[in-house]
Amino acid sequence: MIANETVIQPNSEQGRTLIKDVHQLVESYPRVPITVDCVIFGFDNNELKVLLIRSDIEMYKGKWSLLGDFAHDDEELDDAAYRVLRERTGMDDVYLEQVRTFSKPNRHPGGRVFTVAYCSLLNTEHHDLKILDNEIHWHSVKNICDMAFDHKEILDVCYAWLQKRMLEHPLGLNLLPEKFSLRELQNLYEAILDIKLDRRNFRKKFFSMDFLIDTGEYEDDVPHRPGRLYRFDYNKYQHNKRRWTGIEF
Amino acid sequence: MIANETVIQPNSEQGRTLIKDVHQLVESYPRVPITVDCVIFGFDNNELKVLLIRSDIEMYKGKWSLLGDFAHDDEELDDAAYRVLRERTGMDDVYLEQVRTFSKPNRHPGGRVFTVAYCSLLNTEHHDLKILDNEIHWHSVKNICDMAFDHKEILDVCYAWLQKRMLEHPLGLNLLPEKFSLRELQNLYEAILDIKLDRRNFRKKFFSMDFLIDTGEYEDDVPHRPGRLYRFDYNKYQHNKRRWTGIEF
DNA sequence: AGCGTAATGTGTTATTTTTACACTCTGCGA
DNA sequence: TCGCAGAGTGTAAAAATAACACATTACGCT
Repeated sequence: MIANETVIQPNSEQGRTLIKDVHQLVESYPRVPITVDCVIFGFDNNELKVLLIRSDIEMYKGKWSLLGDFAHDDEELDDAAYRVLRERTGMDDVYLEQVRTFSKPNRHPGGRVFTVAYCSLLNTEHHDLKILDNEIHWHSVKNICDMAFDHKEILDVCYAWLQKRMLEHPLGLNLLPEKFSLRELQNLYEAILDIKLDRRNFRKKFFSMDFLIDTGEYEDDVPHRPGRLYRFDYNKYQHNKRRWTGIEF
Repeated sequence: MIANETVIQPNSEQGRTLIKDVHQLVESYPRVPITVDCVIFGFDNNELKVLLIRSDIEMYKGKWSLLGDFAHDDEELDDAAYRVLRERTGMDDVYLEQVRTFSKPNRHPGGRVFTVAYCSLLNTEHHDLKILDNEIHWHSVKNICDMAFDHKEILDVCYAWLQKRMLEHPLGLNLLPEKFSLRELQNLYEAILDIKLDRRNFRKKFFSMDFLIDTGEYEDDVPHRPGRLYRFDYNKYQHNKRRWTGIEF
């Protein structure tokens, strides 16, 4: 850190100046309001959804907004993101990961505000939205425009992040109920990655990864032959480290 | 955003309250000092290096520190990172990418400071370190301990990030001189990923990716048969998009 | 000049992984 | 009981990866 002149103390022993008063040092730094914005993905009706509210900012009237809040005093960013999630959805044992910090000077009309984007994946069946303020709802990820602030950009970055992450980590299982059919799983991958996959090869792939537990149960309420229901085996999942598989780009 | 009570204005038209004064809203947010810390990797002597200085904080006397600075007023984080890079190395046309924001409440002894970590990769041959303040030097990435603040954790995260990113993107070329031999390239990959690779397969792989230009020139100053020198073809590189290659974890 | 050394450069085969592809089975609902 | 819609299954071809050995070239030393 480059020190403010006022806090440099000479230190003859070292032949250079050392900063003694770290509090004074930090006092000399400019401060910035920090928010977290949560991109909360869900999967419903074979579509990837994201949880949005109506902006409560007059100048963004009618536009959609991510769920966010400023970081409280002495609050760690992860905690702030979990708090937003809890306050809005009632859940706190969900997948959550920091994606990126956005800092464009004019991204917030009220002045300079940095925001840290978090991605969260949760199962829309596991809970109802308790609080329905600001028209909170699951919005189809396709065809979203006209968002408040730079939230469209944040959403795009998080969606791209999700697509990439899905290929290296079975994140998607967080979006499904505890028991799921292979068809549901494939639908999920197809929807998020926006591709078509061969059904047989998809099954082979997942079975070979060997972390699906056959529950012995079957789907219900489907107007055709029910599929088997599987469960994710968190234990076995750990054993699947990969070697250098070559560079991919 | 959850609004502070004082800035909520009733809006009967909508049946809910809208925030009119966004500046007042932002004023109500707590503010946090923000720094950037640059993890500047280089490659020299077949070893991955990182640019470090001695901490100028008295309580961290003797410990190593990443290159960082607070974000100036109205400065975007990317710009701050480039500035740090420029001030310390004289270069600004280098690879730089944001990695993650660190926000643990006690990560800075002087109070709450968030830091945004950036990774940078540059060729140690391309420039000398102009300013040699604070014992700035290239430090071998292995065997670093006793760093100031949480800089060891930041370094570890950035190193892991680099290893992962290397597999999906030819980042490594930023660490090499403009013209390089395949042996140098392989040494780079072996050093960063900490693995041994088959020389023939490595060549085959890179040639098949088809973005190495044979300069026709040869190594110099090697005590054995000189290897050919190649150059990276930025144009051809764009054409190598990949399809769904399956999930890897 | 010649020889040892050390790293360059190259091709083939076996193995594994990925892709492509079609028919039977089962349960539901009409 | 018949039609429908999706479940369930295997094989063969193609592609990618892994393993592996020997001739070549320049340097440096004697």
